[in-house]
Amino acid sequence: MSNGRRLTARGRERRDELVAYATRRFAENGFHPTSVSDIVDGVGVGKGVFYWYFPSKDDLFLEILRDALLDLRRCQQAALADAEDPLQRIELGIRASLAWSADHREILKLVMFAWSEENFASALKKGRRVATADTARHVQDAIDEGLIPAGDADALATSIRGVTEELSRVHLVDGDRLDDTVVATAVRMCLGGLAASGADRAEIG
Amino acid sequence: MSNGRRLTARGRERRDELVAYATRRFAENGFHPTSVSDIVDGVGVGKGVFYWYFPSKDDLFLEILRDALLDLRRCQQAALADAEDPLQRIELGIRASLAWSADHREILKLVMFAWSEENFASALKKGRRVATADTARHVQDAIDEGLIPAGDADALATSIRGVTEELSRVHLVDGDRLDDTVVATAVRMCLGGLAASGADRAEIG
DNA sequence: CGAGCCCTTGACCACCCGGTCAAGGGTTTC
DNA sequence: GAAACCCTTGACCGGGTGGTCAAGGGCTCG
Repeated sequence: MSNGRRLTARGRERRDELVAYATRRFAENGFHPTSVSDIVDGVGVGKGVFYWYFPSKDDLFLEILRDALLDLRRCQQAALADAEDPLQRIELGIRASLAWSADHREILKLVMFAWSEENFASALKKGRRVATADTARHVQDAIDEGLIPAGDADALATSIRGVTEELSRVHLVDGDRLDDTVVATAVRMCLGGLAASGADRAEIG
Repeated sequence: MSNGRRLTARGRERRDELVAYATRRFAENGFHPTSVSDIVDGVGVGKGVFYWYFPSKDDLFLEILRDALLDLRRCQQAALADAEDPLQRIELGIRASLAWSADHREILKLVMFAWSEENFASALKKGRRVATADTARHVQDAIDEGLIPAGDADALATSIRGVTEELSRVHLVDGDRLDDTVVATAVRMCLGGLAASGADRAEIG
């Protein structure tokens, strides 16, 4: 149980070491194919060490997941703290998300996996609700200030996440760079989509 | 080995039954937590039946995945066959994707999982390259015809898929409906994003 | 110095997994 | 009718799984 236990400096180091190695292996190999024995062998310790720091393999995974979502959110909020214009905040949020993903590419795969099993997916859903609400607030602000046409702020926020995450996935999962073109495309799609009214497509048909 | 084997009508039925049941269980429970025994027990047959029709559990999963990607593509192409305007084709493709996802919600989870393990992910990547190319061609057409500003057609196509998939995920995985508002939002974001030039955000800052 | 706690070890456990296979029932075919 | 093939059964296998635990090392205090 990692809950109430007091850790020495050495203990904290060992724990971090396990988290880091497990994260890497989970991302490379998948969660289930990576056994607890793989992890402790990789770190070079006995199996009991794992269960000294974590109640179970599932709990470790949940911890990795929750910490990641938390850290991403912190980065986003820090990035847009100074901007006052809602659309500028959205753009800064997008850029922060992409930068964070580039620095934590392993996490992308873990998140994909987490969707596929209920006990992990529920943690994700909670995180997503929060993230969507964050963005949706700025979208609604932009609507209220007359900067963009009205619309479903939640669905718009979800779309924005869809763009940033899919671009991250495609360009980062295989080790590619996330170059400026891609970032510019993300911004173009999101801000352009927000700026459009649903009626625009009447022009097309 | 399902390869060269000749199946009677009864055989084909049994095989389909296994595929259908396995798909459902994989989506509900996850791939690894669903054992071959679970599947054959659920269908009410002996274990040997499974290995009569499929060489392995992994192969079954790959088959489900590939068939799904193929079917989705067929639906998309059928949907946009009549339209000539590139942007109209894109819109029809988006609507077809959303409709297909609504009719195959289990697949969404399987795809998420598939990303997390290399042997499955590689099948996905191949499918995605094709899907991206399909969309990117219409995007490029629209650029060439002067309907939208220039840009990275591949990244734009990827963004479109990001929007449609994320909206599908959020609104379908938990059994919600995919109502018209959401579809309209998807179309607004995608066509609006395409219509925007990257320079638009200069207005904002 | 010794008490007490943090940390580590690795053999061990019960369980279940994917996959095999010899045997036999049903259908089809000639 | 019988040969040939499709399909089904379920006991069985080797091996790996997540998790436990008694035992002990070593650091940190009083």
